[in-house]
Amino acid sequence: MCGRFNVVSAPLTQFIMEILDSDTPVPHLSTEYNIAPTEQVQVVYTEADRRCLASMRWWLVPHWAPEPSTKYSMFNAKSETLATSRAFRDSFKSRRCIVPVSGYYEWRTEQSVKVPYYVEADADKGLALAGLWDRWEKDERVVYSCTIVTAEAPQSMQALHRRIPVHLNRAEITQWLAVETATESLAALLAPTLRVPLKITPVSSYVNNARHKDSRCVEPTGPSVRIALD
DNA sequence: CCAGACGTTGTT
DNA sequence: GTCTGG
DNA sequence: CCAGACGTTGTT
DNA sequence: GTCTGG
Repeated sequence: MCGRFNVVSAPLTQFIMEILDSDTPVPHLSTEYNIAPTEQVQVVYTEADRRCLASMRWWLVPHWAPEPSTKYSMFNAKSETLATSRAFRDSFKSRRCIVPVSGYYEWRTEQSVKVPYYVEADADKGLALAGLWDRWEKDERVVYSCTIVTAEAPQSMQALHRRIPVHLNRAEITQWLAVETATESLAALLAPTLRVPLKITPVSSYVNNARHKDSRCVEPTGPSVRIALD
């Protein structure tokens, strides 16, 4: 799954520029080493046929929710049920987005101890994670929020975790963000195939505490492993 | 009909 | 055990 | 995702 | 808002 990630300003800003329209102003991004669910995150979405960057709350609040709440686990969305889930299907049809990250963390239980790993792109400045967004409004309050789509891990990543966020390559970003793309044709993007080469590094359990926000979160504790395309 | 859910992962 | 906060 | 709280009354 | 369960 994906419950914690990272934004390192300079390289990620470059990555975001590459996936935004060329005439869109340079976004300002601050470096965040340990972003947790319910925090504000930067999201690329389509508005009036243009790719925009906006700040959204990482925990989807459906437009019909009586109040923003964390009663239900809404920071990830299972790819298998996006089309039928009452909470996600409207967003799946017309409000897909990209959550650009420098890398994300996964925990693996080893001898009953949870060990964090940092996952990043092996040949790029960032990762484009598939997401959904929604807009909630009541009285004077407006909340834009998002969730990250998860899928079964490809064979090459099963050793790390059974489920991972959906990584999109450049062509897939275009498909995912296009409002006119029929959801049926997105099945290939949600399949358990690795289409972005990755580098995985064990890191300090310092990252476990979501209050720890400095670079010690990505301090390696062992050698990296590279994972090639399927 | 009304009331209540609407979600994810992992684990024993 | 389960919910809230980050 | 993980960590940490989970409670009440009255007071400096 | 919309579906499921009773």
